[in-house]
Amino acid sequence: MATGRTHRPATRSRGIPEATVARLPLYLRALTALSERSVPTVSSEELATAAGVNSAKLRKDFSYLGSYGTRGVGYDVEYLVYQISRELGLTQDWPVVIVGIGNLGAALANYGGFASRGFRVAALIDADPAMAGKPVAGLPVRHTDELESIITDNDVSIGVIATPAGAAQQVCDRLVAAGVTSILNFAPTVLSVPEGVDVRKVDLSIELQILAFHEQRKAGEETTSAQEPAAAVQPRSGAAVRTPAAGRAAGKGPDGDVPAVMPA
Amino acid sequence: MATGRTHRPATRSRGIPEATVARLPLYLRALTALSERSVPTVSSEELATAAGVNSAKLRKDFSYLGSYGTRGVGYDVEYLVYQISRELGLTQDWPVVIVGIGNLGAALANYGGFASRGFRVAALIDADPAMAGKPVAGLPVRHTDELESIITDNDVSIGVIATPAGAAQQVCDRLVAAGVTSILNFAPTVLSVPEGVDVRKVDLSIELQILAFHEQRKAGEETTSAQEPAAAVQPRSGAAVRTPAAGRAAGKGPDGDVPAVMPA
DNA sequence: TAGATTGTTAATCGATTAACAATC
DNA sequence: TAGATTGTTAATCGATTAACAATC
Repeated sequence: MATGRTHRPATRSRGIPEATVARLPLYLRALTALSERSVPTVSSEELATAAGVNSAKLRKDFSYLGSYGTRGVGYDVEYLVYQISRELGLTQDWPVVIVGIGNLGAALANYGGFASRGFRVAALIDADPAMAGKPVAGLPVRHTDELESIITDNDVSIGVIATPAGAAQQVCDRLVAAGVTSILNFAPTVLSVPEGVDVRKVDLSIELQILAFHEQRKAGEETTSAQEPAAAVQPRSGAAVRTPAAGRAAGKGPDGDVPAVMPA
Repeated sequence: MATGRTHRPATRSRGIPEATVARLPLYLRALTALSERSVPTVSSEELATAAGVNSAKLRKDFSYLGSYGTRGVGYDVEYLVYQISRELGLTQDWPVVIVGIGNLGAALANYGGFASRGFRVAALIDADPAMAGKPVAGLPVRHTDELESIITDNDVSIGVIATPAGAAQQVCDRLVAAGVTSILNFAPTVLSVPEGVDVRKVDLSIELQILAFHEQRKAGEETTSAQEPAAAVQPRSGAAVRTPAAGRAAGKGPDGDVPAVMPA
């Protein structure tokens, strides 16, 4: 029972660091914009600024791909677009399925950024029989019953899960059993997948919580950190210390946003 | 002209590492699930499994918060829920605005995970006059003209941008000018913000591209990496090397998904 | 007490960055 | 050639992990 990992330990084969892989799409996007403006070459400094990183990092990243620049000149935009696309595997077509066609699933289906990068939405799948046949983003929604045949018939290896949290693991299991080996998970749950299956997760709530942390620090600085936790006080006791705030934060409300935890 | 950074250099004040901060919401979610099942205590091993990390990392993370566990026993679930909530700033209310009420914006507005964690959707804002007044997730959509007054009146410090890429920077500028200091950006653009403003970004396409990279490697391994880039060959030349694939990958299509790049 | 589990140490690993020699 | 800019080195920094003493 392998626990869902967000990314692989490290990319051993020919060894491009994971951090570098995660930035390649940023470079690609900036380069694509330059390409559309017919800019022929770009320096590491310019491209780094456009991508929001510093130039040393960019050059180091590119050094893992090969020597694609020209000293004294910079990088050929079109050539680099191709090299990065190839490295990312975007020069081939990736059929994907989206499971769970609620608000988010529909948003994903309509998202234009997929098609232009080699991702083709092979099917939209939902468990609600009332949804079946309804067109979303120009595609008829298919029922979950067809999941396995859709995967097989279209050689789908990438699945997107946009279901409620409660259904995510089950959907994941079916996707994996049918042959999917990469999963992008929008459900707020930790997915368990077998070895060899990659899971990446996007969690809207987590991102906001991280922002809230920093926001709180900012507010604290203004007032010279008056309500600092006071780490020295050590408010330990033993039994359950429950406060009104804890009750709220525990989210007893109708959330439906809780992973199916299974402690050993 | 500060380039948009995804996260701060490091959290100096009282020094909780950024990597730890990013995991606190995972722990909180797992703990909330345990709390709902009325589990009184949990060991680092159990909680780590539920959160999808290893126990050494979890204990190290918690050590930055203080000594909240009991040796030989584990952690009190309710107490830890409260401590982490407080550390993340979730024991207070954070009014947020969502700008751009398309598919994605509507999905975010309907997302249940916000309210239960101290985030309150203060307003939904869209530039389309036809949307104004329409109810989405129980709230009437407000027009962009009202953006500044909404921010001020509701003391909003966190903004969510779900507009098309082309509008994102402008919306960002207005949010910041009106007093927002944390931004969650769903538009596929690098945002420029002044010092002191935090930007986190969620990019659906980037996540898929990272998956494609690993997926390609998997496929390559099966066939003993027959189509490996051949780093030794160095296919350098100088002028624009354009291939059919590069043209496609450059995304000349009707994408609308390109950041407004501004090279120095 | 004996068993269990935390909190911390220290070693290791990976990522970032500045600086500069190589070279177009 | 002189100027510009890459590709790489080496130092630094931050994150992860295993191991275990402290202690409930």
